[in-house]
Amino acid sequence: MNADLKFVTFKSLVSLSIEDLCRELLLGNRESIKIKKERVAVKNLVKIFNAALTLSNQKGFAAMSLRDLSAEAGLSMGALYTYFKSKDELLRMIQRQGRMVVKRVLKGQIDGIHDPRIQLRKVIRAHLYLSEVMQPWFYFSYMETKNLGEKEQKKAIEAELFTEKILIDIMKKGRGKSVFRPLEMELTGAVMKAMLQDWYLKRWKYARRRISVEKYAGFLIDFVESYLLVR
Amino acid sequence: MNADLKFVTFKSLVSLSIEDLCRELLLGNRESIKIKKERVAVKNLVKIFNAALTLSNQKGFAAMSLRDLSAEAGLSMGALYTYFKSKDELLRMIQRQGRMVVKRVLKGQIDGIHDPRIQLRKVIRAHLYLSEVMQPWFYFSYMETKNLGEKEQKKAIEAELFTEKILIDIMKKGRGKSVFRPLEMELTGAVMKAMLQDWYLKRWKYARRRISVEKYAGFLIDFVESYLLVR
DNA sequence: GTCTATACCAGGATAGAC
DNA sequence: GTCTATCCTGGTATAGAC
Repeated sequence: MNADLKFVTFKSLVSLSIEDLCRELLLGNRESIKIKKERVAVKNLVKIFNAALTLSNQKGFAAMSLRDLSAEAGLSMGALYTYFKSKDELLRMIQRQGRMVVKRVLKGQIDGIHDPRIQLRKVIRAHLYLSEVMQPWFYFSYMETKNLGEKEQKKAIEAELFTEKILIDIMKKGRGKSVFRPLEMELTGAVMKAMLQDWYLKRWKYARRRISVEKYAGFLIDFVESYLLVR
Repeated sequence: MNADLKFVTFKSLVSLSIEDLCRELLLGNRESIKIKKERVAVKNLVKIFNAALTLSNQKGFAAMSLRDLSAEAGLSMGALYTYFKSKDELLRMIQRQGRMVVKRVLKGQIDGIHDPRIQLRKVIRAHLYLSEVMQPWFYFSYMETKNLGEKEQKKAIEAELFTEKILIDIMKKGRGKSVFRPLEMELTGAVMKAMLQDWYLKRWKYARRRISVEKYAGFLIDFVESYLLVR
């Protein structure tokens, strides 16, 4: 069996600098972003993105004024409005872009693996490592879902269920091969998701206790395997 | 061993109607609430309380205007301000009052029980049932913590750690009696808390899947015991 | 105790100069 | 492309009539 994937390895493999992310965002929103030069646009989008996540995660998106944002990002109010046409649109942009990346990375991690036990471990590690790299986005996404419109809220719910479905499919396969015990797959998937989310929702707690992602990942795998595996 | 505590039984035992809760709140805030007649005050506090939780849980406390609140509660703006002296104070009142109730009930549930395995089951059930009865408050409390001032935020964190401490103490005792395996108690406490919280944070999910509190409680107990118990 | 009317300001959004 | 100046809505909060 392979050695466990290290966090640093994962990080270098997926290469999702916030700059890449913003370039992608720019290409996907060419209509609503008025800036022509890619270099300029990406540079400022990075600033806006980071500032928005920082401020929102401190006091909530609704409580963040665009004047705050303009100060934190180092751009004038006027400049901000060349990158999005309303505060709500900014929210949607951030949410959408992140969801795409997450979906892509998670899928990529389990493709081509067939042993359900290894798959499960891979997914847990991938989810945790990814949420470590993109912690501000994950936290933001979780907390600000209810500020989205109805349509976008549905997308967010789908994204949550998508991760759960990956977990459940693995369990089904493992059940078929008799690697896993007969079990409540829906409930198991749900609580696994909850524990994965806790990593980015309660950062203060794990930081205070000096628990690393790798440690948490190892623990979580033990924890769920002690329930899942045939004894 | 006793039969498992039923949700309806729990509900009738703890008797925490929203009215009781508001009366308690009134007595604890006699300075800032200007209304003299208890009956009137309690009646209106209930309306304000419910309206605030409903609206906040839909779109966030910051996004809820006091005009919205006044409409939903059926009181004028002026009337509202006889019950609290700023929007922030309303937030603090709601948070504080709930925390007191939660602490009291959880403590009451494990007093006088000595078998750690039974204690653990009791606490899990009590936490889930309590968060079922007071779901709007629990959700609100979780989501709006970051809108509190520094001092109140600390209190909220203490409250989270208080629940965890109960869990960890039970594990320690169980470890001493060799009922439980040697294990990572801090991490185990943390993820148990996460799974307990998921019940009120993802209500839509469990409602959609028609999973009752009792079912969830039973599952959770199995799940954690399969990790904790000596085989 | 409760309401209406109003003060006052902060917020989102834009026009037009540079 | 970016900034400053400004518009105007809608927010919190209160004064004073009933």
